[in-house]
Amino acid sequence: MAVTLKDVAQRAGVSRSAVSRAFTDGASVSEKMRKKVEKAAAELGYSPNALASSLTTGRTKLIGLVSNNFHNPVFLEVFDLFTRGLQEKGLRPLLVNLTDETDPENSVRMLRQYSVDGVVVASSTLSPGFAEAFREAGVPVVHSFGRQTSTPGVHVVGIDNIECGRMAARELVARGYRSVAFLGGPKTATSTQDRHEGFMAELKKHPDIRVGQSFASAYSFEAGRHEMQRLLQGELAEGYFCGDDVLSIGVLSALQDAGRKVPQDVGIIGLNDMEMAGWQNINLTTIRQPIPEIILASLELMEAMLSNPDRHPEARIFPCTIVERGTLRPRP
Amino acid sequence: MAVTLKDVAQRAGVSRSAVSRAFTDGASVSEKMRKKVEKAAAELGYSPNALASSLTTGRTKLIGLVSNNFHNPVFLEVFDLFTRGLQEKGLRPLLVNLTDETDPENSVRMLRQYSVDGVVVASSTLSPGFAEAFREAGVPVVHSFGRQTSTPGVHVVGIDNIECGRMAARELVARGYRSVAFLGGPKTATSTQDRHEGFMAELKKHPDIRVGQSFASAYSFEAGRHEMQRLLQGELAEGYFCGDDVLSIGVLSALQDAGRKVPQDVGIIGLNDMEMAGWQNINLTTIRQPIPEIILASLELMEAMLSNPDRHPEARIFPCTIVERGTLRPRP
DNA sequence: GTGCTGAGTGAAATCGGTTGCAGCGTCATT
DNA sequence: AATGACGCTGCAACCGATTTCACTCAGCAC
Repeated sequence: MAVTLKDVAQRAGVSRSAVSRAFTDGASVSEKMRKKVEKAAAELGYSPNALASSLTTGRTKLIGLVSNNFHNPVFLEVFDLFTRGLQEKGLRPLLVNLTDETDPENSVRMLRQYSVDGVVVASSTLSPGFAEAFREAGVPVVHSFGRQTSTPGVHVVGIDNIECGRMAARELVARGYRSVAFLGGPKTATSTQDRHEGFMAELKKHPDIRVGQSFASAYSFEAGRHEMQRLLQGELAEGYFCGDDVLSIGVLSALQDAGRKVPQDVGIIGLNDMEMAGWQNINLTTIRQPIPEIILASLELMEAMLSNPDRHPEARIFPCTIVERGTLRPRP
Repeated sequence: MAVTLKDVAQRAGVSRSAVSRAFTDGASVSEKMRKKVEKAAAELGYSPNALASSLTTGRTKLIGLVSNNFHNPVFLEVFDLFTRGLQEKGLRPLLVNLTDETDPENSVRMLRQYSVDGVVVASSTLSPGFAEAFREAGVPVVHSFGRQTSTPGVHVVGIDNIECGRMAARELVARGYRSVAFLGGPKTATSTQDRHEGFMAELKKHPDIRVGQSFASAYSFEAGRHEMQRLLQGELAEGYFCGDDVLSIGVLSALQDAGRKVPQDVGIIGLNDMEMAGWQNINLTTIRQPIPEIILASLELMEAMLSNPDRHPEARIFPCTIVERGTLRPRP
């Protein structure tokens, strides 16, 4: 069915090696030969089998793109940027949707079976151990949106979540909120843990301010909405730092339903600055996570590892900034 | 580096064929042999190279997942369902992000180079010709969210967009709107064309009702918002059927900014019923497109084609229903 | 004319598997 | 005891490419 190297060689009346060389640039072929081969190939509609060649070259140009965030709209932006970036570099994303049911072990094995050249783990909720499993399996890996450590086992690109927690706390304090709370994502997520830690640490400096905490079950609209509905049964804080933007939007929705005015009755600050945060009917004040930069850096590191797999792991941490919109009251 | 069939064979003291057979079920191997091989394999940490085996078997279990909708949040749901569904069937999604710059020809060739077993085209904005290019290349293909035709060249799964247009028109009329308009997505999208056609056809029955039309540049928040801002400079219709939900949300945002009340001043009905449409701060009345069913059917057809590539192409069209929320005034 | 260089080519081995075929031992049947 | 059937195994060819190596042949210097 499919036309192969051999067919082209026969048609052109040359050896198979010649055809192979004509299709790999940098190979030693005369211009005449190349033309001849290209002609035959065009006539037959030949294009080389990437998988067969990967057998000998050891490269597939396949990159595993692993994530478990298929309910947070910000990840559509993430996937868009990753896939486009990979494609531009001639790499192909093999997408893995890591659900609660799927065994992480399994996906490691699966991706090895397909001999991916590398793996990008795009998630702020996975344990560092997951990404490291790939490294142990000898697969270059970059953990995007991962937790920074001073001695990373794998490449990590992301933000300083602890500092973001502090930042949110400082902002709430500066705006005169006297009782504040952290409304985080799932407790198991490293991003939640770190944001929480930073938030609390900063507020230690202000013993006069009341501080609360609670956690939603996921980084999702529903989880945020549900958690705020629960909180509404008791006494609310004046200002909330929410785990991320989509959580914030869920929270806003619950507040709106309950007739609470934002920012008059309750202040909200999110994190991410996803596209939707700027939509005028949401208009969320938030901490901007520089997603395009993070992804660019991740791809850069990935490419670097492909040429030098023994590269020493590093952490690239990007600064975040506050984007002021309409869900926090103005500074006094 | 990697441990191969040969290594396992040596370690177990058997032939390479024996090892291969031990790993393919249905093969003729004794229980004793299988145990022996499995033991050796476990000791060495062997797992078979899927790509090498694909060379002889002709199957890669790779499925191209092609889309150009990376700015419409509903597609995160779509990707989630597709990837999970494929994974459950033991298939791997090779994701292709079709941007304006990428040459469609190119992605066809690329996916052939990786010998994908099949391709799912998930888009309502691509021309039918695109999906057909795969069929011509001998690759099983399903076009999800594609245009239905009575004699489809490829499998198509989706909705009857013409009927949806009629449905929206009927609904607006029934609610007493006297001047209505279609605010579509990009004109080049078949879904836009069909929804437009149905909408107009139905309104032909009501010559007393004023009807307008305009088109946004994309199915995205910004495009919807921008188009409504433009319309706001003239006289608005009373009721709009918007190309899809995300467009509707952009429209709502522009209306809100302009101080127009929905549904009092202007009525909006969308299409899709994406998760966000139900968020309380959006609360969009819309036509529900049964996305999970469409994806399930797409996967089912794909699987069917894998076992029988010559299967006659069919169109599976699902009915849509109106989901009433808060952006249309009540029936009189 | 000889020797050397270097570019271009093809034969053959190789990558990691699968599979048709032949050979083997075992067992039941006659 | 001979026969046949059957289950299991290994050999070797093959899938579609790449790459090493040896070889040829110009071109050039001497």
